[in-house]
Amino acid sequence: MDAVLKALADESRRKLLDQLHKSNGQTLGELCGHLDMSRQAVAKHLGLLEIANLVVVVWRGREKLHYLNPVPLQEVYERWVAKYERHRLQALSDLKTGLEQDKNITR
Amino acid sequence: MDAVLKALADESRRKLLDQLHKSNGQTLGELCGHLDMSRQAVAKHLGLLEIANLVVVVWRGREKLHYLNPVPLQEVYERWVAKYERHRLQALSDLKTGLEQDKNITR
DNA sequence: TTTACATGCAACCAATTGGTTGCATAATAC
DNA sequence: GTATTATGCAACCAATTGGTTGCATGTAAA
Repeated sequence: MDAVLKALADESRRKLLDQLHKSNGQTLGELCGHLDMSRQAVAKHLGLLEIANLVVVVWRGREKLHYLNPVPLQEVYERWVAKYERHRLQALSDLKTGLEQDKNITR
Repeated sequence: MDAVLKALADESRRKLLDQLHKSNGQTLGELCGHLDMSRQAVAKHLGLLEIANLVVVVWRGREKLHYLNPVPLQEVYERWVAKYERHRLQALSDLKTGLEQDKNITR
């Protein structure tokens, strides 16, 4: 989970995910074409995405094909969106109460 | 969006969010109690959460109350989960096809 | 009206991160 | 078989990050 959120924290890695979203199964070379940095830099980013299990690779001869794996995103959703969404209205209510208390005191 | 994902990338900041989820509207001093670091370090983390708009603050006298704002999480969901979820089965299918192609070639 | 409390600001430091370059290896094309 | 292509590995570097400490400021309590 930590690896997934850290992987998503970088703009270049998010671009790579979007690139694979547009066209799944691209090689390292193809993915390099979309980013303005060296092949090795792109490979490092892809390495982090692999560690986070957001990207799965398949070797075809000397080519490394990269595929999206959206499952970890689903886990992020459950842990960091759904859980908080359930209490969404409550949170806004808490804030409102806080504001009102503030008003009473500073009056 | 970038600020939100970067804010979520750090374990300490995620702990702070969970802490506020348990008990909304805590002061800086209270939040410090849960993390093993200096008050200033916690304040910095909260500053990033504020910039990401995940936390909203209300001043009550000399105390700074911190409230959760789950809205940015919802935006993360729409941009980075729902969008990918829609093509989830397709992505798995792409991967399977890739594996089969690989098999045919290496055979 | 002192004293204590809650917080902010800023300088500094070590570790991590995002990038580079150079060289090595394995698969395909000629 | 030789050249070319696709990738990996490792050392290195600058910028960012996560943390510290010291001091300043404003609010509340004695």
